[in-house]
Amino acid sequence: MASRSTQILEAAARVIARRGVRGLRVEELAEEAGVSTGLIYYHFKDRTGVLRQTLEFINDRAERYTTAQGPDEEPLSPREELDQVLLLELQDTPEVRENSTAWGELRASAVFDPVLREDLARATLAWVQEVAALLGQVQPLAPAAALAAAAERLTALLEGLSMRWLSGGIAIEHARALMTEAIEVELARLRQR
Amino acid sequence: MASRSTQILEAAARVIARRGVRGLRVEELAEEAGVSTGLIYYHFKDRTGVLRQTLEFINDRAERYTTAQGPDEEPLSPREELDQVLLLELQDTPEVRENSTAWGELRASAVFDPVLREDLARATLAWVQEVAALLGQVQPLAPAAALAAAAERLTALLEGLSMRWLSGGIAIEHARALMTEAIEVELARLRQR
DNA sequence: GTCTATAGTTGGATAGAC
DNA sequence: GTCTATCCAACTATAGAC
Repeated sequence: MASRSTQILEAAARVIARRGVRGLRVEELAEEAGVSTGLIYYHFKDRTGVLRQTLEFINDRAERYTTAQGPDEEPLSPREELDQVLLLELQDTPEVRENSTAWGELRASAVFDPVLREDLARATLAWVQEVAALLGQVQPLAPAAALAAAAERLTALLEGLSMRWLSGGIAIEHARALMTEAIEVELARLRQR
Repeated sequence: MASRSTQILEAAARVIARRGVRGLRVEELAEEAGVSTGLIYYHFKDRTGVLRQTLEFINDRAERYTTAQGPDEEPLSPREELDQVLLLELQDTPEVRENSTAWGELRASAVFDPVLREDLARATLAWVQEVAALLGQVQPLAPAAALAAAAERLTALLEGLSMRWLSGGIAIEHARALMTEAIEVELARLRQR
């Protein structure tokens, strides 16, 4: 089932989480994947090719765990779903850590790499709109512009908190607490107007 | 006045803004500073040493332009000062761009480089405390814990917005508007309790 | 203090056997 | 498809002259 390519990409995600995009060495990747360096160049054009495909791989995976919903579970309320979407990225599990790290690396790299900007902007926009829609379900009377602004702040805050967590500045529980309160603060604001 | 070390650090800030921490090559730095690579190793222990001192340099410089106050200007109100501190980092001037870019890079690098973490954590803490103190001056009745949490959110949000701006996701004016509103939202929250 | 020249390493990439 | 062996470029860092 898990093809060789997939196996290498999974390993790449782990190595990136450990060393960063720039710290990914083909040799270390080979070892992590349990294959030779030669095989990596057989399956991918070059190191950059591995990187690009890994970021794609990671993005697909994030979509899966954010949206995941067991078949016979209660459907979530909009408020619960909102918490889900914003708090699921702040969990200390290997998969989330890998994804968040890679996302942060992608964001940071995009500052210097125009090629990455486009993909990133598109993904960010979709994410902001998703959060804005959820906010709108919780506070249906709030104007669209206010919802959009709140969504942008909440997602940007999440990125900021995520980086602080990953760079060892704050504990994960603390990051979660700050995020939870931010949601409340923004919702209170939307309610008020 | 500007010593050789300072000259190199200024060049380092420019190179980092252009190529990122990951892209900083000692040789390119030497060229940018108009000196030889050998001289860099004379003034700094190694590449990481340059990076660390650049972080410090950037931090000092940010403090200067954040705190800058002409000799015969009206002293700022706490609220104005708060806006200053949080909005000055969102300006499209070469100096601020350099600082913000370098800060983002250092934050991203710290995820993988334990050496940078300590410095970064210290600088972040000082910054958060400064903002918390200003918030306390605006809302003297708010409990210390609430002030600290608000300060952490505002500074983390600033980092998030700054990255989006630098990576081309949003326009600078929009980032500023979002930040301004965030300050209001947090102050409203502190007032309420 | 500063430069030039170069040593020493790391790591991406390829060739060729199996 | 996969591995082993190896080449070669890119970089960091040092030695030694001035």
